[in-house]
Amino acid sequence: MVTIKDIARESGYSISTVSRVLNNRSDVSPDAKRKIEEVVTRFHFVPNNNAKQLKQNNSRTIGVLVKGISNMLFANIVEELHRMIERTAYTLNISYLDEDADEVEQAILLCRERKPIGLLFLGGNPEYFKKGFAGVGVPCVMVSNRANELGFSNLSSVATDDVAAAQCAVDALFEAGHRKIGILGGDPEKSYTSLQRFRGCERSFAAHGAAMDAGLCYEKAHFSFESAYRAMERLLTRYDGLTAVFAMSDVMAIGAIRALRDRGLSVPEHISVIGFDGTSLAEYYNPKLATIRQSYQTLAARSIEILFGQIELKKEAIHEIVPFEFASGESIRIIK
Amino acid sequence: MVTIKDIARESGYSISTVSRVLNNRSDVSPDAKRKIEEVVTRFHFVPNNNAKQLKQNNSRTIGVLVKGISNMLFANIVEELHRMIERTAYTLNISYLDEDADEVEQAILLCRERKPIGLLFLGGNPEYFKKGFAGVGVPCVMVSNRANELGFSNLSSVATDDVAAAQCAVDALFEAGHRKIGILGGDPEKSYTSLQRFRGCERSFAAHGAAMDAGLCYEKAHFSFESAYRAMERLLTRYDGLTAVFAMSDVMAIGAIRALRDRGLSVPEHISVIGFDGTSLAEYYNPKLATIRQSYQTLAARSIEILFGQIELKKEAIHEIVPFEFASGESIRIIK
DNA sequence: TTGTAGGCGTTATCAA
DNA sequence: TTGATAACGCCTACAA
Repeated sequence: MVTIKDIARESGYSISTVSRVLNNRSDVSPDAKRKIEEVVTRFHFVPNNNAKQLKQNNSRTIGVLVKGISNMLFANIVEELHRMIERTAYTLNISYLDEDADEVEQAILLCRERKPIGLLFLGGNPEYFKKGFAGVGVPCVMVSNRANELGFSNLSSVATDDVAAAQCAVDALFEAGHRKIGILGGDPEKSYTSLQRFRGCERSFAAHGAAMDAGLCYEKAHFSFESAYRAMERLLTRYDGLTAVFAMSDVMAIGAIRALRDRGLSVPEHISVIGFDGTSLAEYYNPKLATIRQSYQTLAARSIEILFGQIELKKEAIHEIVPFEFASGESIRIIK
Repeated sequence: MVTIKDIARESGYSISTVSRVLNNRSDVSPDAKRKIEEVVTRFHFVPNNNAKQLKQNNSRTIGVLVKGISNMLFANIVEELHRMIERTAYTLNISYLDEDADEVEQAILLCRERKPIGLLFLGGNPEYFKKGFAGVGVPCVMVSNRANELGFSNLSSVATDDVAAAQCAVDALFEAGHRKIGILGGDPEKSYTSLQRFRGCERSFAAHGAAMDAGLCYEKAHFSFESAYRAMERLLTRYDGLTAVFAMSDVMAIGAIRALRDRGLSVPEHISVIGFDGTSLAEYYNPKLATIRQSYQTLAARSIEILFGQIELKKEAIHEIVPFEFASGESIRIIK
């Protein structure tokens, strides 16, 4: 392995001068710079990151904690983050967590082990934050969840207004004439996102003078095809006369639609379905899925910008709401 | 920041003894072990990875180079790798590359910067390997491509027989009575996988006494919804009387189906479609997509096993073929 | 069973 | 503008 020492020896300069060239500092003669650079390329020398980071005690790494491995929106955001970060000096360190895992505990571990300069939470449970976030020292951004009420000075957030967005989704069903509406979502006690969307549903029901009996209409599932498939089956057995379903993610909606079709029910002829997230999947699905479109590009871009703002410009934590959009699709039938 | 020194001071033992406990070595008295562990947990001490890796000059990191960010099969494999690795002492370092990027060049960079103990290539172009792989010193596994002909002693492979699998896919179309068959795939000059599947198509055509005019029936696309959508449009304009399409990935197939539907053509009534990969997407799509199922679990599991075999057991490079399966779906119509 | 000391590859301080 | 040299936190002979 070729080290800075070899470059020093080969170029006739000292280690320090080589180090200066490598970090392009100004106090080096053009001559030295040229010569050293020549040797560096000739030897294909690349600095040892471990040594560098050990010395500087910072890592140019941004930790990303992703809750829920089948979450397409998160997958899209991660892709986008990759794209944005790849031509910079930073690296992403991505950890995938179970939907119900304690992301704050993981974050603390990650910080000690990898010394990231900042953290991005894709999904997160405020309960865990209240309990343990004080132990996280670096700037963080919670993506797709609001964190303003938590009041941590190093925790920003970029989120969709889940209450309003879910309400908008269910409104669309009511407005199409549906009254017997089922809901597929995460466990509101464990997933804050699900809780918020649940509240949005309640508001929509109330606004349309309907009673929302969660025991009847709400079915818990994980954010995956399979889990939603099974949840839809349970809902179907239980809820007589059901005409429409709101699924709290596109992946869930698609799992549900397959369950319906397997029972001989088609969408939207027999049952209308609306999803959530607005991933490209929704657009390419058959029928084109009605959904709430969150802009993953905006979510990704803003979260990085805010994080860098906190890290480099020492800005304060901010809490941003990213607008959502209703995408009509073809999966809702207007009845009556 | 709490270091091993603090633990030593606090516990009354020396740094080495603490280090021994941390690496649970046997030559420590139970007493020391107990005491030191108590201090470790009390101080929430976690070793500094940079220092550790600098010293050991190995990183317990497995580098993963993923070619093509929209490739669902790769996404599934990556998920699976995560799942398998998370409870071990190893970490994954994943880099996403463009479909046409030089993965070997990236691999060399990655090795110098991160010192992975091994590398997994998800997709790869043999040309790049011939050119530069000699510069990669660590054990590697090429996943989903054969690498036996390359003859590198540190390069294994786990792959589907792409020629046979593609042939099987096109055979299914011929056997359903189709003769005017279009093909959507990557650029055979840049993507080895695409080239192999292209050859499989040729064989199928030949076996059914049909001439395969690539200029007419083959349309290039990237492995994404959008790109396949546009490719399908081009194919449709050019190929009169087309009745079936083989797409070299499920994502492509779905992009194509949307393009067909947007032109008022339905699947399989007007045009039959078969995909490739057998991701869960295919199963949940409407219509359920006929496809070639590659077992991403097997691919992931075997690639890790083989890699560890090479790393820890110093085994030789091996080249494995993982069986594929035809999944019939609902997207092929039998004509005549 | 435990401790001492040297070194991993780099950066940074200080002196030349 | 350059060069010695001391850290960074950890592991590991080797010695006790």
